[in-house]
Amino acid sequence: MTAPSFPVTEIVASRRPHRKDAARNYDALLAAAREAFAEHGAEASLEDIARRAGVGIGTLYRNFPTRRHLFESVYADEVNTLVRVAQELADQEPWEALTAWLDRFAGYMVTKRAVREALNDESEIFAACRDSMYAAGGPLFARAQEAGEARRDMDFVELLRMVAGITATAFDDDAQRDRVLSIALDGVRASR
Amino acid sequence: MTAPSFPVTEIVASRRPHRKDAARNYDALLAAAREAFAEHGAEASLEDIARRAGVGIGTLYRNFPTRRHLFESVYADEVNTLVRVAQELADQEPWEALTAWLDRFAGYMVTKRAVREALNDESEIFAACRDSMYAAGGPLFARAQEAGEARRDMDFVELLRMVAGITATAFDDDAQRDRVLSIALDGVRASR
DNA sequence: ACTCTAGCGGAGGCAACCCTCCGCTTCAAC
DNA sequence: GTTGAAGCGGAGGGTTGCCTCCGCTAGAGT
Repeated sequence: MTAPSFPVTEIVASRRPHRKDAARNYDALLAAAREAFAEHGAEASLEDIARRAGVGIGTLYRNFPTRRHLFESVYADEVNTLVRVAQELADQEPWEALTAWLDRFAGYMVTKRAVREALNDESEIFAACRDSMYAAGGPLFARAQEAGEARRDMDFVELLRMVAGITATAFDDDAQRDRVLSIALDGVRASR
Repeated sequence: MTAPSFPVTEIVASRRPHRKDAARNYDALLAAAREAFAEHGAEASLEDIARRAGVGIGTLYRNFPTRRHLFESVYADEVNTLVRVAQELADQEPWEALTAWLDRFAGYMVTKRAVREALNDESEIFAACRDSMYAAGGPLFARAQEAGEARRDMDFVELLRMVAGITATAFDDDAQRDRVLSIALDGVRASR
């Protein structure tokens, strides 16, 4: 397997400040935001996020001038991780690599509830994230298709939307969610 | 008592008033609410709903004392329709009947975005709706399983959640949504 | 240690929404 | 037609969230 070392272009939606206390606050805000977005979707209250992070509302606005900036930062973080994971999976078997990546996609996208909207959003950062994600996962899917493992009458965008939709749904537990996801993925396998 | 028609127990979440003007307002509110819930999810603004219906906010509250009453009424309406549809499909082929019903489920549930939560809600009306829906669609699924068309290692609740999840996602158009849905349903087919 | 500036918190003005309450309107029964 | 009650609309008080602004704090460079 040729390990394709194409450059990892990190997407950055806002700059982490230099000063120590400021950097700490920045991180706390991102973590709090991730949590809040996961819980309440993209409409989560900004004041609540500041409260969770233990900082004033002013600090939130200084780091992230708009709700969109904040959300994009959380989202970009997760996309960057997924890009990295895709590279690590490059030497696995085609179908296993694809499902493993989709699993990470499903599990890591903490902003679940909001991702569905983000997948269709038109802003610059979101577009960059989308491209980045397609560039990362798309080849895994193409490889599975070429190996005759995945059906050809489906494109990668559709696959991601399918997984995102199922993942965003409430299940009794993770095991149930995984079972349903794997059933749906059975439909993605090429029929021989 | 002639055999064929078993009783359709209609679920009623709130009473339609007798007076003519009042009944008109009631209907307008339900229609506006269906629209607003479809657009903004279960958190849609009640004042906006009253505005859309062209009635005062007071009228909304008189008919539906709480947000939940209103949402339940819209939801119950749709469930009742799905129950009726299931009965009409009773004489189709097993797999076709099942997919046709799921299609209606996917398409008719205008409250899409909110259904996922409703499927897990514990309130009395929601529980009744859930039971009603399982009673309607469950047999279709069981029949498909017995005919060897649907896999047996899945239950009806999981199937509904899968469909609801995919349906709630944003797609480019209905055709794309249907394609993805049918791919996922391929995974539900029994492997021979 | 000193300074000076980046960074901080939160008060406060504004808007949206929730829900109640009550004086006015309109239906329908007689 | 009359009339009583059911129904109506929306003002208004409370709450929550958005975002700005500014006097204070504390880190970083010297």
